[in-house]
Amino acid sequence: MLEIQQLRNDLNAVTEALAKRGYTFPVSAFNALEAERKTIQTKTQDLQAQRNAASKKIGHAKSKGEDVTAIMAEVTQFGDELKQAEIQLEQVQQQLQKILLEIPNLPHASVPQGKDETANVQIRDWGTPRTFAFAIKDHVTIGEALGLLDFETAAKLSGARFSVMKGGLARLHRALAQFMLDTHTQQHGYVETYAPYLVNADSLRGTGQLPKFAEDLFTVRAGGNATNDDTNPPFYLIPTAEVPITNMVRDEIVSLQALPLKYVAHTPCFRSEAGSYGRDTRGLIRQHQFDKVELVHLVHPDQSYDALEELVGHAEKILQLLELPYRVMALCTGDMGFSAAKTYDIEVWLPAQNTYREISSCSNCEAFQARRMQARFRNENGKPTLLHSLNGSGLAVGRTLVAVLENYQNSDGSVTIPKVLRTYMNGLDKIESNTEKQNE
RNA sequence: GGAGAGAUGGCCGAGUGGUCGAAGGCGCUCCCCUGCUAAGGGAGUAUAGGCUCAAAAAGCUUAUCGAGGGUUCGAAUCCCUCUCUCUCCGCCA
Repeated sequence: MLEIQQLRNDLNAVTEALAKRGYTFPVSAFNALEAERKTIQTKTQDLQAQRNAASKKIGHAKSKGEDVTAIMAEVTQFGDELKQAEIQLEQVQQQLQKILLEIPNLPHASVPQGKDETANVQIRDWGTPRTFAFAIKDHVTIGEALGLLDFETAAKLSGARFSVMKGGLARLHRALAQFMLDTHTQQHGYVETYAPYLVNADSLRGTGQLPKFAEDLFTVRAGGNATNDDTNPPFYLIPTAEVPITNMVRDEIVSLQALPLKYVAHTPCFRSEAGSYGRDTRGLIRQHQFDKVELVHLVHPDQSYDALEELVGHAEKILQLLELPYRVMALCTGDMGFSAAKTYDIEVWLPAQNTYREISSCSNCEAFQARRMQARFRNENGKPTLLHSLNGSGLAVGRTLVAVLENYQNSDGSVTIPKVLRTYMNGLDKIESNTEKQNE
């Protein structure tokens, strides 16, 4: 959410900045509402002041035992007018709030301008894609040939975009998450966190998924049977751990000494993937349910851009330790997410697709989420001040598994286990088709 | 699931219809005293808005005592709904 002051004082600059990311700000609707708000609010507060003064007089008079019928009559006169004004003000402010909640964040000055992902800018790359002396397979073929990856069973259980993993592959998946958590907690100073997978609507409003992106989410209701009344509001399955973790500071004022707060959490993520029908339908790349290790920073505003670089570095470190080639892209204005002021994507090399694919997205949201959440800290002068929030994948576990399978595949159909993961795999150095039995 | 108790400022805690944005204490800030420290004395100490103003300063003003609704000229206080916390019983991983 943007600051309404900024919209009042400098609407042109805001409109221009939003246009860069392809968002058309409803200028005339906003101006009309603002004018209306000003008139009604002044009137309302005026009447409230009158009422308060009169009520106070009544109190005084009564305590002295004087007659109060005259003053009472006076107040009663404009009582209706006040009630009307209050209702009207409430409506106008709700409409303004609705507009505010749907405006995306302003891009930082350093963000490259562009319409879509073709305008993203490569910042650096790391590692050299391996050359294969045999015909390579994609992760689906590899996993199915090993007998450890099964989409048909998953479809029976749930439907499209789910998966079943078994044996060494399931274990490798777990090993990746463990390895990521251990690296971030032991080497990068994060606090490991376990948080709810079901959250309320306030949390999703806080991080920006609601009200605009409800169709991307799954909802859950107690009792199994869907009812739509307000007395039984739904839970939402988290689309990312960013939601519960960032919202831990919602409506809080943290001390200056506590900053920066750095949290890491390994959670499943649930996304409806509405609007991506037909895209990435094969394999583990785009699932309704996937695991992710998420990094969240809550920092002093002066430090948020340093924190962003640090955060990207932490995610990159995982790929370096796994020896997977990647590149870092600065997203352009048109490709950034709703809440982000600046975003780096990390893309990992997938040989079967002969391209780099997103495996992490690291964003500085500045005060955008904090303003929605009223997440603050006490600054150097003791004043409550909005935090800056950042989040990034460190990394998406399913996609990392895909990258390992494809980059570490062997001509005989086996997959070598990256060195750093072997302690998590009971010393195993290779996954083969009979691994399942060996492991049981 | 059943029975009961509760939610007030950074924290503790008083307040059951009127000058209450809220006593008192703790903490914190500033000042005085003291050779230093301890002790003592004094003052201050919520948040978010609106209006006036070019802006700052300042002034005026509104809202907020878990959330929402209601009664009333007036609600922290009375009524209703909800949320959360705690205690006991039952059940459960």
